[in-house]
Amino acid sequence: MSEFDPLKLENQLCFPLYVASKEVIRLYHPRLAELDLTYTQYIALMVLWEERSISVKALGERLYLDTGTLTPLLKSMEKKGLVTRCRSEKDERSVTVSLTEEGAALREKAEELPTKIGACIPLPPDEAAELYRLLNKLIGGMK
Amino acid sequence: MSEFDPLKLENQLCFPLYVASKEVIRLYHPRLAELDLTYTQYIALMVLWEERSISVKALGERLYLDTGTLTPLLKSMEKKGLVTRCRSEKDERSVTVSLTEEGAALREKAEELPTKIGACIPLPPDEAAELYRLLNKLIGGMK
DNA sequence: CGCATTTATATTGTGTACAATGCAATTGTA
DNA sequence: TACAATTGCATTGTACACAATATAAATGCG
Repeated sequence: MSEFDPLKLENQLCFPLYVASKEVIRLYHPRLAELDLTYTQYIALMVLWEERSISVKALGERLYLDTGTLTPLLKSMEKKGLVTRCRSEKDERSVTVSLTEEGAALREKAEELPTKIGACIPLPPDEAAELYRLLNKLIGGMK
Repeated sequence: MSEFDPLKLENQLCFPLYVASKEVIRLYHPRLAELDLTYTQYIALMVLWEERSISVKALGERLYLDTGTLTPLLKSMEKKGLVTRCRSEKDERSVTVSLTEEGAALREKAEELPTKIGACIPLPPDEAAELYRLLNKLIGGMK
């Protein structure tokens, strides 16, 4: 009776991936809004909190985003005083993005965020870890 | 030495979810372009291939998309001749989206797509199934 | 050195995404 | 039946996301 139909929404991996990603990001939205941040700005800041300073190219590789997304994003973050952008002296083609005091200070306010989000994720630690492992295997293998 | 830092990109579930979703959708892109479809149009069509006809509201619930996304999407699909949109007679507020002949015919061309994409997913069937299960548990539990 | 190629970023155009708002149709209720 | 509240869709505004293209700087090579 019920033959497997690969064209059903429910039978494709892409759709739950797409929905889960959007829904989890939606969880972040209200809390990030309190910090006047968007999700994309938040993940860019996470890299900068680690690196302090990074080229646009390296940031794009880290975040899987291209310059069409990053350039306006970083300009708006610069306007808010979170980062500075300046041409590298060594290579004039390259732009280095650096964290400002204000951008660095935001880290403390964001500190509690992962815990609060984690509490909304309806998966026990072992399943969350397994999900994490599978996603990274997926990402790593597609390149 | 290496204390667990919840604010590292690598330590948050949201990021691999976000990346995996985008990367998998990127796989679809060239093949969907051959059919003159975007990814969002494709998932809308998948619902319509099943239902033939559905209200905007129900479609939005099925796809986790709101009217701000669906209205322009459906209008452009209407312009391409894939669907029709008309006010319900029972409830004038409601708009019913229906598949045209042309929209229905596209199904055959899309038939091979899931298989081709599946071949690019670097997960064995059991792990893909487990990923699928975890994603749906995540989605179902967040509501 | 001279110049084709590559590299890093910026710009433009198209297509989502969704919050907020508006509005007309419908429903619930006194 | 009035009429307040709700519902379903459309519109507006903001922010991605990325392909395609442009441009200037750097590199490689005969």
